[in-house]
Amino acid sequence: MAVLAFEIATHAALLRFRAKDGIDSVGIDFWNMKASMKKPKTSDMGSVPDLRVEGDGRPSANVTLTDVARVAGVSPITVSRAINRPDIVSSRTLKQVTQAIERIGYVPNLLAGALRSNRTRLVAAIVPSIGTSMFAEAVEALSDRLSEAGYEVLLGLSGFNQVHEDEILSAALSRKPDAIFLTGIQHSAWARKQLLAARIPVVESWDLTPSPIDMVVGFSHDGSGRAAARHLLSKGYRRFAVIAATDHRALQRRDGFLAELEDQGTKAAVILTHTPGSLELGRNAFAQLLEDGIQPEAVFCTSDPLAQGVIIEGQVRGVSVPGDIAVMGFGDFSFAAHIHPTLSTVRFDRRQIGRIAAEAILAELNGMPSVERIVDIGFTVMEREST
Amino acid sequence: MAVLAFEIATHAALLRFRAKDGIDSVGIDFWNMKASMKKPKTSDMGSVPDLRVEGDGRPSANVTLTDVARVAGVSPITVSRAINRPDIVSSRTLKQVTQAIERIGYVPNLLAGALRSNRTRLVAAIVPSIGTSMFAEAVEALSDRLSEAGYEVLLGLSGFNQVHEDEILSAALSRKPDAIFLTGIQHSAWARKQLLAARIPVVESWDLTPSPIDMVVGFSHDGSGRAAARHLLSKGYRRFAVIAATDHRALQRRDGFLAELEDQGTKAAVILTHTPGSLELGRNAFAQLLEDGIQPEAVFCTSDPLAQGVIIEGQVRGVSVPGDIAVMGFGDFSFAAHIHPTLSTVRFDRRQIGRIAAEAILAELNGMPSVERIVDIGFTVMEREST
DNA sequence: GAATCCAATGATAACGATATCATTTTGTCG
DNA sequence: CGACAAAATGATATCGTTATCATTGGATTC
Repeated sequence: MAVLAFEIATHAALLRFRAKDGIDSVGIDFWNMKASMKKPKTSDMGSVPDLRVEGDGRPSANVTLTDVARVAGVSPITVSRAINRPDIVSSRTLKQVTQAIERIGYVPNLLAGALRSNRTRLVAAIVPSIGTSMFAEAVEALSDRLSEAGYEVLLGLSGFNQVHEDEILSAALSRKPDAIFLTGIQHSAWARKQLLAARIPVVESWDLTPSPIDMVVGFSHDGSGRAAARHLLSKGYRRFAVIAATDHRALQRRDGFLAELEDQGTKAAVILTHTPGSLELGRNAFAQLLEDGIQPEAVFCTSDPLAQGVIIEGQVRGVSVPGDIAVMGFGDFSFAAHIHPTLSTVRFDRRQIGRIAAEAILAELNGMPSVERIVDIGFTVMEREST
Repeated sequence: MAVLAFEIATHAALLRFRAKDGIDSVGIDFWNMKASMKKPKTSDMGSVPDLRVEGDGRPSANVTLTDVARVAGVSPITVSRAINRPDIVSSRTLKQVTQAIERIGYVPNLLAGALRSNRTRLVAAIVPSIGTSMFAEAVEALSDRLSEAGYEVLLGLSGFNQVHEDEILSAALSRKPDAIFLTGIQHSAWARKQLLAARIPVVESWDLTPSPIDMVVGFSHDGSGRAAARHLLSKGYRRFAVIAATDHRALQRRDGFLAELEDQGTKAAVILTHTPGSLELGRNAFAQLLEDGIQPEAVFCTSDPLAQGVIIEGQVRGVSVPGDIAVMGFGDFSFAAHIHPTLSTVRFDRRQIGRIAAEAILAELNGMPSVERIVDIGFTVMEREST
């Protein structure tokens, strides 16, 4: 915990500086500040020396840490310390530096510091998309936790496309992130090689594997498909259909579902649609199912929006849920518990994936790697009205 | 366009290198490549000097551009050119460099380049949240376009909280992004000052203002609220209610709606709920409305999820839409056209906000700033079954 | 064949911070 | 009060690139 406290010092300190403005200026050697600068004629406080005032004509050079040092009358390294480790600087010096920063409007250049220290405080998050809450919530949780600790998230969107993932990864690695968050466990050989060569914490997510590149946080899609099947079987349904998106994980859920049925000597009609699953696609798929003359007692959809589509298409066609047909979704999206009928689904905690990934990354970066390289966040079947 | 082509050279070039592997090997020294990998007996060109082979025990130092230069037998600056401006390097040199990069597994350090060149190829995007598709889609469109041009997105989540926005902004600016994408037009005085001082393109979004910090891409929330009111009035409804989230923009839509009604001599009951609006909150709000004995003919919700909640709560309570009550949403979320009844709403193109912002940023960074500092993307009333 | 130009390459310094080691100041204790 | 440890500060070198200016060599021109 002590370590974490230090982590946030950089930004926190600067923000504090801002807050303090005007307050608590306890008579510090203002004369001193400019004395070193040029000719200290009038010895009143604070005639800003050679300050490139914003708004002047010329393209004002950047205000650097060295400028702050000059104004504060200390060495650059002391300014660096005042910003990053305020606890090891005398309070008098800290005050001078603080005021100097405020006065000349210094904004630290993390680029330079990162180059020298080899720590960027940047974590790359590569996900297929954030257009649906599926991955977005995990990224949000990741970002929230990391930003508390003074890290930022570099966002990479791969669009469910492995070639693109490699490109995004390449771009991300060039920025030397301190860690990487990835979606899925299927990565190109090239990607794996690059990730290993980068020698940084890597968290794969959403899925499980006995051999992660580094760490993995996820759950079993095969298992959740099976659990869905068991739930429906236990409710007495015997004729099944599956509406599945075509991404890797949705197909795994479908396969798990089918495998469990097969273990019980049953089968299911399968309709494939696109990724990401949506209400519209669910409606279309269900319509097709009905028009194909398939009359299942229960439909398992690889995501909640698809299931919602089935329910709505049913409403429109006079097929009642669960009266005529049971519907089960996956994901426990925020609407699932509140639509009508409420949707039975398989719940897993998207935000937890991001949170745990963040914690694992932070732990690793603080030199206290967690023992768990493989974290199974599990899932729960949520029985609701639709089944 | 030519300029843009250059922009993507960095990553594109590297990826091409990889793609070429094995294929289209135009009589290049393959033997050479692996010969030198281990025992460099033969003194043919490029016997790799002091190469830290990945996988050795010691914490291998980074492979730098200088290492590539040594292996390729050229100067570092030539390697830099081969990567960034392959067109101005001889094809022979390019090939050598390409192979050297491939051979020693060089990953460029954008940090160092950015520090020197003062161009990070980073764009910070600061939005309240990506948990709902509202902002996520805009960010996605922004990221997609920017990544085509060789830029990456630094994600900042402010959580609908201005203090937090300042912190996030501070952190983002320290990374010296080449441009910034912001949500909304309300920013603290400190934020405005910092943004101006940064002297980079700034795009505010989702809203309009005659005096943007730099550029603004959005539409009128007051106007869309008014348009919703006009639509409902034109359909003959006369008793209204509004269910509104409490963020700034939702309240503006509410106010626009009420103002238009007032112009027509009408009023509306208002129920406030939370931000972001959700199906659940919509249900609750509508339930409260009914329990309060309010019996409007039409309800305007400041977002589609709220409206969907109203429809569902209606279903459950036997209040039919639009038979007993008309419902209008806002945003034209992807489900709006596909629920039952289909949802009348005010449509605006979230992705277009991101796209236009990206184009504006790229234009500005390429020294060809667009004349338009204020882009109104407009909105459209979508009349569907629910009204 | 000399003059000229352009394409290709190189040498050097610099971007702005921090790691490392060195030094000065302050505080403590007998 | 002097000795010594601890706290505070400083000097210097360096991270890995690219900006800038300089140089080379071959092609083009008349």
